[in-house]
Amino acid sequence: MGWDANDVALLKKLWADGHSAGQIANRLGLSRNAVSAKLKRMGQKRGRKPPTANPRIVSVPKRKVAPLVACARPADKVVSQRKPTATQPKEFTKRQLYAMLVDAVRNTG
DNA sequence: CCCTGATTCGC
DNA sequence: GCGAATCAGG
Repeated sequence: MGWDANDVALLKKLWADGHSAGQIANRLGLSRNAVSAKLKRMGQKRGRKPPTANPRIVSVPKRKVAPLVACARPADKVVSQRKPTATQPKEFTKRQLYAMLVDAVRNTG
């Protein structure tokens, strides 16, 4: 899972657009946790609540671990999720990026 | 009960 | 740095 420039751009776009982390996460195919964590990492946030300095003593009592082995998962085909059109230059201008962004937002149905 | 974002923790 | 788990509020 690598956050490409367009992923981050779309994330920021939708976020700035007023979309919820869950909506963006759903669109990107991630969990809202990933989106929230990413946003936090970026330094962008909608300050929902101040750092109440939670003691957070949770020491993961039982996080349950998977036996990993004996559970082989066949690799499914991974079609192009994003970047359906490779006819574009290797670099996007702000205009092009914004265009694809707004297009994605408009087709958010 | 559903949702939201924020933070911490393991990898 | 990434994602899941978890907490905290509405």
